Amino acid sequence: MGALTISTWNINSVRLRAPQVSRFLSETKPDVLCLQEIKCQAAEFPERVFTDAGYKHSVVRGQKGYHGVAIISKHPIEPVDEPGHCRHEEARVACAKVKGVEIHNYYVPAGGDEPDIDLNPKFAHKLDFVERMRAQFAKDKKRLTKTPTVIVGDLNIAPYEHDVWSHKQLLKVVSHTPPETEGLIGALNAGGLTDAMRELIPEPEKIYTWWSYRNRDWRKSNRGRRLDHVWVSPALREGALAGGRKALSIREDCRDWEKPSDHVPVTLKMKI
DNA sequence: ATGACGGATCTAATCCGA
Repeated sequence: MGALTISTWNINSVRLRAPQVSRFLSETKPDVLCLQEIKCQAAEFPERVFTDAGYKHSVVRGQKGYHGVAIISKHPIEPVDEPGHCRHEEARVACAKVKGVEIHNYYVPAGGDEPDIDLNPKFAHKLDFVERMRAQFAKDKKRLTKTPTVIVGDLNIAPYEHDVWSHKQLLKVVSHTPPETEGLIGALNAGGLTDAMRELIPEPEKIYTWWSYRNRDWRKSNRGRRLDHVWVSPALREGALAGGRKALSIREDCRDWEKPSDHVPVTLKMKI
């Protein structure tokens, strides 16, 4: 019986925050780190930062300026037969297989300001993306049941009441509107997946992974949202929950580091 | 919803985040 520790972090520019990533890796030592918003092309990805830290394997899906995801691993990455959705939008999904576990790293579109598909094409794109996730998970359900799979990343939706600082005040705010939250839960259920963070920390306890830069004192105002997720397939459920709550870490302290990302890293140690 | 930040890019002013 082995273990796999996986971290997910929206880093908001991997080049700018290389020192923070190095510090996190040396402190937490996950087997795998999934990054979102690397904000660079694959050719500009700071590979040395990771190889120097002992992470010699990577999958990078980048583009110029914004978005972009990467998977960094201590252990060799086996090729994955990527689900169709992974090929759909290059800088939003990266897939890898490490120690027999499939890892799908997502960066779901933010969706703009206005939660109206007729007025805001970004919101329409977001809902469409989530619907494609649902269709893909439904199609892959058998495979997800057999193959240990973890789906992580910045899903840019806080699905449950206690995933936001004020359910009532955020119902019309992009990230917590009913079409988004219902769509995301629909995708989770379509694959028979488990929301590991919520399983380990049930409602009504608040969970946040993101705090806006716009609040002068993020900790004092504490207007957070849970936008970052760790989902596991049926084949991995038992192992993902085996360590209990202490196997899950949400590093709020990283929000106070110098030049912080607005998201904090989430780490889960799983039995495999 | 509030408050008015922060990163990248055609290094200025605009797009993007959410």
